[in-house]
Amino acid sequence: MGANGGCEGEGFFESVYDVVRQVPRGRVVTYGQVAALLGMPQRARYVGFAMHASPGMAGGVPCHRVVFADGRLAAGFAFGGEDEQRRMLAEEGVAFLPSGKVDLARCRWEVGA
DNA sequence: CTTATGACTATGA
DNA sequence: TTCATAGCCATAA
Repeated sequence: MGANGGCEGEGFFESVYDVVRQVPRGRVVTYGQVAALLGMPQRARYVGFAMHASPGMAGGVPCHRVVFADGRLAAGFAFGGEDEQRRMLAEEGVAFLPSGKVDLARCRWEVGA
């Protein structure tokens, strides 16, 4: 990067992966929360973009633990649909609501927890 | 400068 | 409840 100097862009993605990587099993985080931890509460969209570009579990980034602010999952962009995603989370011990959403009230992970 | 787009979020009908 | 719209900010054309 020397001559380039613009390697900070990668830092953003790396930071996102680093945060998601810290999410323990049976816990989830929202896009906005990850963005807030990075100091950019308004850039939740970029967090999602980072997930899209993330290596996934192969890179140690459990993107399936990243959900919407209402506990919903990304449909059509994740591993095979919300249904498959929901099953994976349930396997990890994540609690779900009757509506099919993640129980953020119980499974929301945060720094220091 | 204006538009368009985006794994988002909040609000209103 | 779901759907639609607006707001958010960065980047590109």
